Amino acid sequence: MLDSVTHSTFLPNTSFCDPLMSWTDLFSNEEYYPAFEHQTDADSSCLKTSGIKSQDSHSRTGLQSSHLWEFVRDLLLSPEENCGILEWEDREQGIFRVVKSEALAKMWGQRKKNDRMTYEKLSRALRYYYKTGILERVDRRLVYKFGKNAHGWQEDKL
DNA sequence: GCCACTTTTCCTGCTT
DNA sequence: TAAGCAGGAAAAGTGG
Repeated sequence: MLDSVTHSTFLPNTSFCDPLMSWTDLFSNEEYYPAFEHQTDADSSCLKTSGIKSQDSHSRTGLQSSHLWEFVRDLLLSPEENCGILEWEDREQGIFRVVKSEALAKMWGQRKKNDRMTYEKLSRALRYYYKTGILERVDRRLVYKFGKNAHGWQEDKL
């Protein structure tokens, strides 16, 4: 697995030179993301903003191949954009909580252009990370912890 | 085309 | 009862 953090993440000034439709266009297109109509105004604007900013922080590879845990990590590192969908429980230990599970799933579904994404499926994908050490199990509902193989979430290692 | 890897989908059973 | 979690199984998508 390539280290997408090293190569492409946290480069806020990175230009997005791609012939594909921009995220700004993408998220302002109601036909493209009809799921937004079910969001509250606050959540909807948050999701749109997060989508744009999230893309800004990734290279083009992020659009198609960014990993779920990196998406979650980036959301956690941008609290002003996740609108309370995720929040840190213990920043130093990498423990975080999913506050708005449906909104998180919807956001991930938008990233992957999959409007059938649910938190049930998203959480299944997150559980696979236990095997690889990217996430560690926390015996509390909606609470996860970054594992030894996760990187880029620690403040002093950004 | 094959392979490895990641993610999605569906499922059952259990816990909160 | 609903929501969430655990994990098996199979399949799809992607990149090398």
